[in-house]
Amino acid sequence: MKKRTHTCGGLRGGDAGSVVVLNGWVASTRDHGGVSFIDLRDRHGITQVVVDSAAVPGAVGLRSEDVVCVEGEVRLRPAESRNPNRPTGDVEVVARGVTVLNRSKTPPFEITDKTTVREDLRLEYRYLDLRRKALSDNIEFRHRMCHSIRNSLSGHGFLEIETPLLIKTTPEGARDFIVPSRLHPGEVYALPQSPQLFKQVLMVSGMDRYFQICKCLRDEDLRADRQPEFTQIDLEMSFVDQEDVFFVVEDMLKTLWKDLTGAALSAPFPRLSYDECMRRFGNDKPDVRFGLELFDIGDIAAGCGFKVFSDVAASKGGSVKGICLPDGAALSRKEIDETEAVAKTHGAKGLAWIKLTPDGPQGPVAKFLSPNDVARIAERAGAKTGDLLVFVAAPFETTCAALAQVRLHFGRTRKLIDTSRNAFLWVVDFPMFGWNEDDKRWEAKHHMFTSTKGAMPNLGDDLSDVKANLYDLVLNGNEIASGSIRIHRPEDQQKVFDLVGFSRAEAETKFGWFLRALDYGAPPHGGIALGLDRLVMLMRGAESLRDVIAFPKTASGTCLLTTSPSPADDRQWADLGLQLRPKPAP
RNA sequence: GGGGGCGUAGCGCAAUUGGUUAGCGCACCAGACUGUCGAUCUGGUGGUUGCGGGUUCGAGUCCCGUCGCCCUCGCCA
Repeated sequence: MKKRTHTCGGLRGGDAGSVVVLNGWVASTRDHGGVSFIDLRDRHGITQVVVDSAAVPGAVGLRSEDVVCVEGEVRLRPAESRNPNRPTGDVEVVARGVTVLNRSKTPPFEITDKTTVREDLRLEYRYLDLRRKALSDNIEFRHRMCHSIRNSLSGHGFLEIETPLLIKTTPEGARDFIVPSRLHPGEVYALPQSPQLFKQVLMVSGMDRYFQICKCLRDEDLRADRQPEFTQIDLEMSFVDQEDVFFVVEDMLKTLWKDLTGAALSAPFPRLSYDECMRRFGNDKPDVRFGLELFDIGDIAAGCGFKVFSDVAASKGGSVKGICLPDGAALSRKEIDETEAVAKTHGAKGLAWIKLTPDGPQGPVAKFLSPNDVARIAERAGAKTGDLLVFVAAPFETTCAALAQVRLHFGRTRKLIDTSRNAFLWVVDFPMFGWNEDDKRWEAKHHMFTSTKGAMPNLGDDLSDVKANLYDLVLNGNEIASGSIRIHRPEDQQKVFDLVGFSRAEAETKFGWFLRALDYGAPPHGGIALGLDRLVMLMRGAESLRDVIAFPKTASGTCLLTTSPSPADDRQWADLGLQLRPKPAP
């Protein structure tokens, strides 16, 4: 094999006259009898090779995806046959010799930029799919992101430190992937949901600033934006407060955008409290590239003649909120029904609506409301004639969730979103605790190692107003990072365990090793983790995580390339001291 | 665990109310052609309609079950 002197994307007009060697895959052939053309492809591009069929017999019978070596002279193409759609379109390589390095079977699908092939087939033949430029460009982009991130964090004094994959299983949070131990039958390792405790221990070790681009694994159901194994940019810093973490992340992202897109991000990013997010947008990861903010009409609803509103307004925890869609009175009944379906999917029993027409308010709800109530609602909504008002009356969380989705639905379908913007937003002052209705107890909303703002509450207190030093970074309505300032004093950590009903005995069994570390001079510390896959997806405008991961899993957690998971054989079970339970009878 | 969508040739799709031998484009095979670049032209091969069962004189089409893929709710500290 002659080694390549250039890639298939590298030759330009200035190379005319030089003799080169190219190695690559046959993308296509066009045989004209006496002369034929070969498009030779590698990751870098496509270069046209011209073959005089009589003089260069090696090129006869080449088929798509054959791997070949071409030696020849670079020549400027005749002016009328240049291809302006390709960077290499001004030149061609006149073949002197063509060697087949390896033949290819006819591939199950064509390797083209615009693919319409079923995704499961592409996943089964992922190595062929990855030859497509759209996909290989994503993978290259991801590499350059990691490079930029490493440079940036290294410049801020961070050390990249690996943490173990086989770790101790942790209670709460996502379901752990479990790895049975052969040397200790009946005992298991867990795969990390994140390196959380290890990075905190690294702070106790005095490592000062740690980061890692690491795999995290969670045994939960998948989505287009959720894989069972995913990658985080994980970092932790000592002797810092929230602002120090924000500064590092903002600077890292500014560098990232500059390196990869050339765009200048403006920082610091805006900050919004969790409470304000919920009030104005209905969720804690708002897309702030458009308006349509929620308004509250609980007071008006309480005294109105519409029982659905007044009953909810009078109930404990009930909330009546609305959104005003400018010029929405023109919406068809079908469009409104589709909007209601969105609200129902997210828990609302229905979607009340009023069209403000020149002939007065219209809609099934309008007749239950007095003209005065409608006027007060319209004023609060900032609505004018021609607008559409929609309302949800439900428990606060449901109202927020449903209207947040309705807002997004309107944003997308009415094309209200300025997609040229990068709307970063820090969401701060999250609640520390949430009430778990199933288990009838308080639990940590993020994790139990997050510090609270102000003094620790006492056992038996209402914990719903306790705020945490907990923050998320949101980009265009997507949560891309989450972190906190941690607890560093063992007595505070014990207090949190007590508050969430985590017994001393259990705390000792599960976290004793970590609590002991806090006993030996743990510095104040905090950190954050960014979802790398989601960040790549957003920066590339990809629709699925699968388009930015080389070897992704399907929605049911399988790998179609390798056909995993697959049954373990008897010997493997025996080594582990395990046996399968019989399937329960149907 | 729930809801929705899809599954027909290697790939992408079509097939009227349940009715003739399941078609079309690309790919593939053979041939022609010295300037193509989604080459073109001529001819050709290729089907367990995901799988199993049922209804029917007759099923790609209707019914039941099952498998796979995609989206989604729950879930994901």
